[in-house]
Amino acid sequence: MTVTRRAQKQRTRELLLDAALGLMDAGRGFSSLSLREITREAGVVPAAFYRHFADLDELGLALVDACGLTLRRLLREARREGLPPTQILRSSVLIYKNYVSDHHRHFRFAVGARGGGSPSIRRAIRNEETHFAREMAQDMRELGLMPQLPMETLEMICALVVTTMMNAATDILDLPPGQPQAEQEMTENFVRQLRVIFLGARAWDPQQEQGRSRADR
Amino acid sequence: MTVTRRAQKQRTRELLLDAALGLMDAGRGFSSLSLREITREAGVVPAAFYRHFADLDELGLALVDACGLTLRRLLREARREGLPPTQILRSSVLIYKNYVSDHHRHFRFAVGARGGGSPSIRRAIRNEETHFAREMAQDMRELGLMPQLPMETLEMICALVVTTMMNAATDILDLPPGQPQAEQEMTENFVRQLRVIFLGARAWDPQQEQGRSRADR
DNA sequence: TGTACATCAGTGAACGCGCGTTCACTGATGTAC
DNA sequence: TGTACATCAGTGAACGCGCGTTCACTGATGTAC
Repeated sequence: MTVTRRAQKQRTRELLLDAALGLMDAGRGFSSLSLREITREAGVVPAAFYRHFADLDELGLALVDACGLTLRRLLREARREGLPPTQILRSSVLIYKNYVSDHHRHFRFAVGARGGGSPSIRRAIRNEETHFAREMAQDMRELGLMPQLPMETLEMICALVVTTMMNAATDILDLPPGQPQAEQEMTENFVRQLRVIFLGARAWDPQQEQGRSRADR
Repeated sequence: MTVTRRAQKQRTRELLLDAALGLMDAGRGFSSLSLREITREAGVVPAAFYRHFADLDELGLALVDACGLTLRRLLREARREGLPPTQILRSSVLIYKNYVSDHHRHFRFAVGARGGGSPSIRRAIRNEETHFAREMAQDMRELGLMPQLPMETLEMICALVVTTMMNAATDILDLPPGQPQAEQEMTENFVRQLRVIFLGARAWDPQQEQGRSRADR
């Protein structure tokens, strides 16, 4: 059986990744975790760590990969469901809220590492965000939304949407439980911010490239 | 002389704060700094730390205060200068870019702590951002910009602007030096994102509260 | 102004602890024949 | 299928190190008279 040993190794690897995510549940940042803590949480001896990663940074990059996958799955689900044309913003926001709660560990890590992590991890997360924004722009194009905008502009706008989403993710994760009013307020604010962005996108004049003087080109 | 001893204490306190900021110059997050490292960098014995702060968290909160001050000074300068009515976005962005570079340590800390820090520090930074957004809305009101919008909506929009600014700060800080093309691109993107937001703000209809069905209220 | 005492910012040594990394090892899984 | 050997994921002990915190101290600054 060629598969069993590999499978066991893969299982331990995932125990390590899960242990790291679990330790961050309490609100601690990835960069404050120690190798020994993680192996202890994973139920494995410290030296075993090195069978899987050269150092903590490498484990962090593996977590970034997992988060990227989670993000892409979000888009795929949205694509499959096909949102109602009315109330599209509000229902997207509700879906997103659930998705963030369901994958709170990935979002907690991503939001934290995006500002605080080591430079290489930070770069990797930002990379995932860029890909996500690009894919979102592609989807919108295919759905025939904002057809008047050139692809480049659409990507710029989606990047803005992604920033707003990641910011909202922090708000969602930090929501005190059992306070439906605060939750309602946060949701409403998020919906309105997205509405401002899409109103702006609709008003954008692709011919004029507003405010840019001729001398600029 | 009542002043001298106090002044000396204040000086050491600032040495500690500066040491912490300096150690983050290399891109490390605040939560990975150690007390001993900081006192070493400040040229003081570890035990001396306790004359100024109970623990690292307290020092972090002092840094948040300093960052809040830096943010408020930015608004004050913008207010004083009185931006040109044409190209107002572009020139604001250029001023902001310089300001972030000039205060890169404060912005590096703020951007990092906003996602990664301990919960209390994170909350404090977000608090500063909220105040900043509120003050910005107040300023816009006084300048007669977007007079059709209710104050609450203006604050929501300014919060979106602040998020976008903090995000851009990361980009500004991570810019590889000596690459004027990448810098130009980043600036252009930032200007366009703000333009989308303000186009959206202008298009916002305060009467209708768009997309909200009657049943929602 | 001069003197005697109080305050307290910063010192230096010590402590026990968890850290990252190394190493030779064990024993179950996998391979060759 | 059965046997003999190879692989290698995980073990357990050991190392030297920097950590946070404590403590009694020193000596310059500050205060009372």
